[in-house]
Amino acid sequence: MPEGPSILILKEATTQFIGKKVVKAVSDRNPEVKRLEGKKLLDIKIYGKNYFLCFSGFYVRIHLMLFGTYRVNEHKKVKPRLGMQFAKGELNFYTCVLEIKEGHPDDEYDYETDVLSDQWKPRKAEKKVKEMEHTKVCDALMDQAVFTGVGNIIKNEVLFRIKTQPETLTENMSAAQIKSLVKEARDYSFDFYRWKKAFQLNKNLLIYGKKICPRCKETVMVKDIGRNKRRCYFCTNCQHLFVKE
DNA sequence: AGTCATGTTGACGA
DNA sequence: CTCGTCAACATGAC
Repeated sequence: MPEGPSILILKEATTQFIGKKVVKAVSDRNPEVKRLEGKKLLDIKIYGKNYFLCFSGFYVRIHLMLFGTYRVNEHKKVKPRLGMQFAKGELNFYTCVLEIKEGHPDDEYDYETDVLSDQWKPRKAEKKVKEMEHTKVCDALMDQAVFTGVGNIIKNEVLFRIKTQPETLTENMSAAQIKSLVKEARDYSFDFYRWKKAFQLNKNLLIYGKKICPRCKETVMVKDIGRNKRRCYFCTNCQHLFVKE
């Protein structure tokens, strides 16, 4: 379900509940959600793949991880991780990380690292990438402290767009290459968002999950690479492996 | 039916 | 103590 753009879509689907009072709250696991009952939902914020329900003095952090799902104004048969009833409508989250924290997300999260935020600071990301040592570019892109919201699909597509192989070390990339890496991380995330919203993401994928390179028709390389051994799809013909000479 | 996947954390051992 | 590795979580598409 979730890379940053999918969470933005989730946010848009749920802003209808902002300003509404939670009439009833249930959880299959965390009885603390009772605290929401009778409280007004003040705001909804997102940070990368994190989704926040803001109340007075505290907030709920939801992370869908790999298998998380949600339903707006409908529900599944199973008890939700967080289910909220409003006077009109309901909002349910399943198999997600649920955390209730004191304060406000703005005090804890720096939106300047969120590739989809209007506070995104590309210079900051460039600087962080340049400071990395012994880091493959595939790991750099997945670093949530640098490219908050980027996930495995975006990673693969961005690397295809900038014609760079995932195992390229960031220290072997020029300033111009790092600049385009940062630019595409954001630009592609917005493309992802538009396509996903129009249910056209799959047909717009160029390299992720592909067997043949759409550009040169060579066989796509599939390899589990990097610190987290995440799947990389790339074309050794169209994407360059930058190495120190 | 079995495999795999858009993700992250924490335990464990070297 | 730090680093790297791996299990754990848990659902649905193919």
